[in-house]
Order: sequence, then structure tokens, then C-alpha cells
Amino acid sequence: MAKNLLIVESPAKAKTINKYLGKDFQVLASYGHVRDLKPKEGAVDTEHGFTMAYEVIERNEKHVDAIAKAAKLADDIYLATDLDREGEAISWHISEILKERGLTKGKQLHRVVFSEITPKAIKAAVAAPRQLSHDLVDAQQARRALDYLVGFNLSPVLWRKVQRGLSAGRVQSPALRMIVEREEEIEAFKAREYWTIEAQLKHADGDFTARLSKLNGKKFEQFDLTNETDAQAARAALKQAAHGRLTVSDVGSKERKRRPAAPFTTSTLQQEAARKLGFTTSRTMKVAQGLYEGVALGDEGNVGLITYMRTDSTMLGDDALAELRQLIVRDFGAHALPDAPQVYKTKSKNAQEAHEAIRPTSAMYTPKAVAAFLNDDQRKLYELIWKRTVACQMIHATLNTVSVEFALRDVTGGDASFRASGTTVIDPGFLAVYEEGRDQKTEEDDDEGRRLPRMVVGEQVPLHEIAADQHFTEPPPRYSEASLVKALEEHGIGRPSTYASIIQVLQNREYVFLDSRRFKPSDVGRAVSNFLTAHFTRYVDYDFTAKMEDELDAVSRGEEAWVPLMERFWLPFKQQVDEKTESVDRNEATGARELGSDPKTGKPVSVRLGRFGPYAAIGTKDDEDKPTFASLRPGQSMHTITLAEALELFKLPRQLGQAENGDEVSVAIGRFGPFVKQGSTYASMKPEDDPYTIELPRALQIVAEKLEMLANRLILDFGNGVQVLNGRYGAYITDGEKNARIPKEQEPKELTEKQCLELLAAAPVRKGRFGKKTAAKKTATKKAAVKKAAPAAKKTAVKKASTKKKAAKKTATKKTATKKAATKKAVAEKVEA
DNA sequence: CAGTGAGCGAGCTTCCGCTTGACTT
Repeated sequence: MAKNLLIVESPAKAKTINKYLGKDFQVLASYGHVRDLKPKEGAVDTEHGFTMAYEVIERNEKHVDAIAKAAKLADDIYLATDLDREGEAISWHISEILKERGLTKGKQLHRVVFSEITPKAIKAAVAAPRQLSHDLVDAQQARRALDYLVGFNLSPVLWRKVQRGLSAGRVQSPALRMIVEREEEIEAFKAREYWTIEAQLKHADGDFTARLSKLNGKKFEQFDLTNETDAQAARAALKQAAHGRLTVSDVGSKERKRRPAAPFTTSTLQQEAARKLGFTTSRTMKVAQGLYEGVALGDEGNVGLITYMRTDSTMLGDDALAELRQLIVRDFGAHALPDAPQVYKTKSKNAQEAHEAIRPTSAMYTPKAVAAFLNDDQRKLYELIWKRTVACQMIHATLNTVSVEFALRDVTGGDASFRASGTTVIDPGFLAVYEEGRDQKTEEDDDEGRRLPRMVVGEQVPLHEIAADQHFTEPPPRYSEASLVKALEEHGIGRPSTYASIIQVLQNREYVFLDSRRFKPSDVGRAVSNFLTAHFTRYVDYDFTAKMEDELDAVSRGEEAWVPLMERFWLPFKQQVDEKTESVDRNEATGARELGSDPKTGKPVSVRLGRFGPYAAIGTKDDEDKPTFASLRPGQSMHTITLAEALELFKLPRQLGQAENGDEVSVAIGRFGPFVKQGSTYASMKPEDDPYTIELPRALQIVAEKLEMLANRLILDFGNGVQVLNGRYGAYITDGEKNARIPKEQEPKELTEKQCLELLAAAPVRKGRFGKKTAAKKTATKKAAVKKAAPAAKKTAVKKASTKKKAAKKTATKKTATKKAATKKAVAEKVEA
């Protein structure tokens, strides 16, 4: 039996290290954090020194048990979790758990750290153990408690003032704010007109263009020409002065170096994979995880191809550097190798640098060599990582920029000049392998790769034309996933392990949504953000996290105690929460707007945010008769809607007349979009139909189509509730409870009752709407279930469920009561539905 | 499936960071 137990966070890492340490060691993984605050109110006791109530994370229980079991048999236990704040805390939690279970008597607990996974580094780490740093653990606990307190106090304010179920937090709220403020900038943006003037020249060695750089004796600036009249006048004057040619007045050339980009961190990998491969952040992370965990490489077996993908460091290990330099000489020649390895400083604030940069585990696994063993996504991402890493250790590129100036005196006597430049590559250096993508093109990018004809001062170049072009300034672009991650990282908000999930949270809450891969805020998102920014400014400030980090650093260095730090934060924060809960008006919090008055009644028309989203109202609740309401249509926003658009909404439902049988026919917009109603039949309108203009004949046609579809629905009926039906996705079998698919080769009409029963028996139980709840996916499933259940559940179902739940709570004595009750609730609703 | 938008005030929602799998549409 191994006498030594070593614990790391990631199972893939555990496997690798196991190989290095031999059989005296058993290496186990904690799978991340092992304990966390109880996810309820009161987990941080603000009255008594911020005592924190922890519990083992359910999902990781089996891993904790495995560690405990191994610890029992080991003499020495090495806690080798990551060397950052969170890693230190994980080690501390594990040691606390082992102590609680009485497993540490007579054993040595060692804390060891390393930042690269090589046999040398691991052995050196094990040979130099230290004690747990309680200062670092304190800093982590302060971080954890603060996040909990911010989230669990701000969110309830939103439930009261804006909408139930909303959330706020130290990270998600500033992230949301960025998106909302960008949208407001765009709305407030006024495009400005400007004109550029360009000379098109015909040189014997090739045509090229030159931009106007000087006009009337002054440097030509962006807004010097802002209308067509001026621009055309300037163009005409220049053209006249030129007389069909321009004279070279100056030729200059400048050599420039371009340096390769730093090796990938999580954030830069996500950005570059978005730019070059079109991957979302979560797709990038998923693919990277696969490369990290290992890929079967033929005879070589399973090989981890890249280092850890959640990192904020640009550091490369010595062994990796040596290998990269060897490869560069081998594949690109000695001249491509700089004298010394290139070292990159980590730029991001609050970097913890627990791991290396993201790099290939071995540069010798060239993209070509491993391509056959990878799927498409893996191949693309691996190639990107490999090239970026190799390039970062290659020599800089040397570029030469040639500028040619053409001076002329225009007819009014003012000096003017045109300038052309072209950039050529003298020595490509790292560019032979890789160049970082750009978010936006600049003028310089246009010049790149352009080679001008060789020209000398005094030379006359024939002029083809002088053109004036109209342009308009553009608003700043909306954030994409990648540019949001970049902005977050620049402010030190969020961590490599959370960038992808921050984006998920904002979307799950329906604060923001992607439109052509750019983030737009929803009305709820804007309400939440503006409310928080106005009333909790300090806590959703972009540098709140940075300030917190400074304080936590002081704690981790032992210069400050964490409890006083917490008190300084908590007391004013709590006071603010209480005060705002009292004082803020709900209409103000939700961003209600008055649009004007209804021409028919003279009553005020307003837009508000209600339980079911944004709506318009005519009149107020203080009026004698009730106000009338209408939901905003998808795509409309309460911030941009006009009075006329709002009034349109009240034109529905429209009565169109009567069907042949005397049924009233009307159109309206429901939860599922526009529909026609005839008697008690509802039929959805097609996207090309407009509910405001549709007329009776077309409406009747839609209803007829629907009725026909219903009539054709039944294929077979066996009389015992088992039916074969035609559905949206083709024929299927149902017994009312669950549905079964029909094998491809089977003709639905020829099914026998026996066949149907067999297929039904084999079909999976329908989990759909109220999904069974597994511990691992607690939150996700729950959310989905609640969301779908809420509008559908009948009142009776809800009532039944809650009484059941009470019963469950009474009988169950353990702390799992709530969870059990929740499962029961789901069952109860299912039965009811 | 096709309303709603205040409320009697029950009981509910919510954070950030570390890690991986098990789920269907």
C-alpha cells in the first residue's frame, strides 16, 4: 500500500503525476472545491464574526470519501492543490474534513505547490513542503463571504423592486452594466458626416492610391470636410491644381519590428478562437478540456495535448521553452531563433498565476502529426494553440514602411499634399507561423502587404482621378462574447474558470441576448442595471473587484485581519440595502416611461415592466375605470418604443366578422404570437401574416388549414387509448402518457396493436416538463422545470404541491427535507398535469 | 395553449469559483 497520499484538483493532473511519482505515492483528485457555504440564508453569520457554515458539496462527496479512505491508510498526506488563493482554501477544507473525521492522528500533513507539471518540478515540490497559509485561507474566506453577502442581499431587493427570481452579484452586475451602458451609448450616438479625398495614380510599375493628408496649408483632419459641397469644391480645386499629374516631393522609409503576441491565457484563447474559428467561449472551453484530458494517439495511447486551459498566466516552463527553441531551429532555421527565450509579463489585474500559459504539452506534437487523431474542432483549436506558442518564441518580424508624399499648390494658393504608404515584410520572423487576429481593421492594416512602385523625388506620376468619398462615424460596437471577456479581464472581474459561465448567467436570467453574435440588453436587464447603478453605485462599480482584491492581498500577506475588513464592507452595505428597500419606488426601479397621451381618451400612455415583461398601459390605476394593457411585441423595447407604436398595440384584438356558420372571427396576439380565433378554435398565423392588416378571407383560410391538420392527425386508433398520430416531426405512437418513435422502415399505417405496445414499452419515460431531479444538475434542472411549470401549472396543482411539501417537511427530520420536498412537488405537478 | 399587469401576503427565488461528467431537445 502506498504510504504517501498526494491530492490535486484535477483528475487529469492526478493521472499524469501518478506516473511521475511511482508506487510509493497514491495521487487523488478533489475535483475542485470540496466544501462550500450552505446555499441558504444565514450561511455567513454577520452578527458573530462572520462565522461561515460549510457543507460538503454533494456532487463531490464520493471524491471526498475516496480521499478520506486513502488518508486512513497513508502516513504522509501531501496537499498539492493549486498554488493560488482558491487552491489554498481547498487544501484547508480537505484538512478540516480529515480532522473532523479523526483521520489525521499520527500523520503528517504537508502543503506542496508547483506551477508546471514535470517530473523535476513535482519531485522538487514534494521535497520542499510547507505549512498551510492561514492568511491566504482567510483571504479566500473573505472573498467567499463577501460574494455571498452581496448576492444574497442585493438579489432580494431586485425581487421586490423589479421582478421575482432576479439576481445580482459582484461579477455579473458590472458585466451586465457594461452591456447596458454600451447600448445607451449607441442610442445616444449621433453619426457625423465626413469626407475623404483620394488620388488614384497610374504609375508605369503599377497603379496605387494616395490619401489627402494636407489641405489649405494645414494637416487634413477627419472633420475638415463635412458636407458634399465643400468636399466637391476641394476635389475640383485639387484636380485643377494637379493638371493630370502629381509630383513626388518626399520619399521616406522606416523599418519597424513587430513582436509576437504572448502565449494564450484563457481569456486570449477565447478571444482568438472567436475571431479566427468563430467558436463561442463555452465551445472553446469544451474543446480545450478534451485536448487537456487527453486524446488517443494511436500506439502512444492517451496523451494530454495541452496544458491546463483555465489560467491567467503567460509563463512558460523551462523545459517547454527548451523544447520550443529546439523545434524552431529544426523547422524554421537558426535565424528564426532569438538569442534568449522571450518572457511575457502577465498583463491582467489580479492574476494568480497558478498554472502555466496554455501551450502544447510538447511542441513536437505538431498539428500535422496529431491531426489524424483529432476531430475538426480539436484540430482547429490545437493548431491555433500550437502556432501561437511556437510563434511567441520566434524572432520578431521586420517590416519596412515606405511613404511617398506628393505636394501641390492648389489654385487658391494653399499648400496641399497626398500621401501613399505601403508596408512590406523584410523578414517575416514569427509571422511565418502565426499572427494574432484583429477586432477592427485600421488604415495601417490596409497598407500592409501593399508594395508601392519605386519612386524618386521630383518624379511626376500620371493622375487618373481624384475622388471624394462620403463617410459617417459609427457608434461603438456592441460587445461580443469575446470582447466582453476581454473587457472583464481588463477590469479584473471574474476568473478564467468563470468567464464562460458569466455569459451563461446573463443569458439565463434573460438580462441579455445575442443578436448576430452581439449582446443586446433586454428591458429587464436594463432595469436591473440602471437600478443597481443608481442606488448601489459602489457595489457594481467596475473597480469594486479591483479594490476588493487589494484588500484581500493585504490579508493574504498577513498585514490585515479579514474580520475587520468584512465589517468595513458589511455595515454600510447593509444600511444601504435597508434604506433602499424602504425608499425606492417600484416604477422608478423598473424604468417606467410616460410616452404621451391617447388621442381618443386623453389619458396618459405609459410603458412599464410587469410580471410578464414590458407592457403599455392607457390610463393609470387611480382612474375610475381600469387602465387597458397590451404587451410589447418581441423585438420592441420600452426604452425605444414611440407613442405611435404603443398605440398600435391597442388595436388588437380585432374583430374581422363572421364565418359561414356564424362564428365570430377575431385576431389577437397571445403568448405564442399572433393567432386567429374562430369560435373556440385557435390557429397560429404564419410569419408572413400581419395581425393588424389581415382580412377575413385569409383568416378563414388559416383556420381551415388548422382544422384540416387536426383531421389528418389520427392515423390509427386501437380503441384502448393507444393511437398513431401525425405530429410536427412525423408519425408517432402515443398512449396518452408517453410517446414512442416509429422505426424508419416501418409504414405507420401498417402498425399492429402489439407492435405499438412493444414500442411504447421500449420508449423512454417522458421526463420533459418536470424533469427528474438529479443531484448533479440541481440548479439547471430546477430552473428549467420551474420555468416551464410556472405558466402551465393550474392553480390546483400548485396548491396540492405546496400542501404535499409541507407534509414532507414535517415528516422528514433531516436537512435534506427541502430537497425531498422539491422532488415531491415535481411529482405532484406531473400527476396533476 | 391563446388571460395576465394591484392584491390577503404562503413560500419561493439569489452569489462566485474550483472541478468534471450525465443528460435530452
